[in-house]
Amino acid sequence: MGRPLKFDREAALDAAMNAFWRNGYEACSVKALSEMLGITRSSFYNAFGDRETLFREVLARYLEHCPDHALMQAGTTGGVRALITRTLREVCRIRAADAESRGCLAVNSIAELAGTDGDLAGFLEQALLGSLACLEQLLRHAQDLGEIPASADPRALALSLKTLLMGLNVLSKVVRDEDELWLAARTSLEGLGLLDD
Amino acid sequence: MGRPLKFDREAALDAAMNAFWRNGYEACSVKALSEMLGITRSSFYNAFGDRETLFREVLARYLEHCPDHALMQAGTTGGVRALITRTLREVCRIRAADAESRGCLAVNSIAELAGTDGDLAGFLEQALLGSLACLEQLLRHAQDLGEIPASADPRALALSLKTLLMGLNVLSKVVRDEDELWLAARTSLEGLGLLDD
DNA sequence: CAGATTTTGTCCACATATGTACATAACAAA
DNA sequence: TTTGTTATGTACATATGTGGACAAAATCTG
Repeated sequence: MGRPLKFDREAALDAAMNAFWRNGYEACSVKALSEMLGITRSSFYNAFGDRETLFREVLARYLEHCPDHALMQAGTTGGVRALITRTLREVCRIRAADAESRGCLAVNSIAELAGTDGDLAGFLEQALLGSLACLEQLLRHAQDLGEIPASADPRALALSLKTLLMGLNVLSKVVRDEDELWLAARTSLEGLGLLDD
Repeated sequence: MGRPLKFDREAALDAAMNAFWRNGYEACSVKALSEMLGITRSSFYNAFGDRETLFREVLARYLEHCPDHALMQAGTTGGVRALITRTLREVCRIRAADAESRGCLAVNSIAELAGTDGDLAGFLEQALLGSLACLEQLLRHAQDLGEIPASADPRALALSLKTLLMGLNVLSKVVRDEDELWLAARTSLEGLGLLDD
């Protein structure tokens, strides 16, 4: 009940996501976002609370569609190394295919905001630590399956893999060739014993 | 000749560097920087041209003191792998010791600005590509010295090492423990065959 | 001291930015 | 149609932000 929204909320979230992704969090003012969405600031505050709340919603949305999201899900059909290899391959493909060189919204946001005193900083940091724990769990599972040696350190591998993922996403903003991105990823994965060839 | 500057230009550059480092480029307005430096905007424009010009100056200054700067210099005493290992070790130490979790100014700036249409984007991208070429050269040198196998691909290793460095700098904004950072770095380096133990 | 040079402070004009207040508009249900 | 509910547009108050204009101040040189 009540007066219906004049605009499509889902489409607005996507538009806001693209804006944050392209320009970063601080560079997107409420005024700019509102104009981009074709609504007044009044409607913006009404619909989304404030900029930070919107950003959290947008980020949660992004993480669902992020290419490395597959690594964070519990169920794994097929081997873990195959999953990792496939996912990294996909990251390279998607980042190189992005004509706007936006990289990864989550990584960009951490680089921009982590270490700040705002609330968003803690939120982003927790997200990273969470994904790190997921990776460690995944690698422990791979160890149980005998895919990686029992002597390996899952924590060390998780840290290395996360570092690789983040580095690759930053690199992709400048190195625009998919083959070169994959060369970086493949070489690193192989060194870690996580490549499935 | 002419009226002398009221403030210490070197100290001002350092202060500006810290501001950009902590808060990012866009978050530092000329007004904020001027107040931080204790001068009027008028003096700011007079002394530094504009914000972008100042930032370039600050970035050049930063790159000189950056922990991984050692990898970009031509002359190498001792082995290349030893240099790489020592440098990465130092990156972990310095990033963990930074109470403000600022990470690396150059990496932060690339994450924030690369892909943008501004002039700074191209500047930062060229800096990254330049350091990539330096690394490739260094690794080629290591190959000549027989430190790494002749079968290795210097380009692939350079891409991987740069990815590692950037990923590590991002990671360090959230993972604050030096031992964990080094665990990530050491594991990756070892996999690449670049660790000197 | 007079003239040249450079910095500095102040003022202006205008745009952006945030968040709130409130009347009005649009819809659903009784 | 009346009532309840939510969205919208306008206005307000206040702060921040950019960049230029210009006179006054501080120094060096002749």
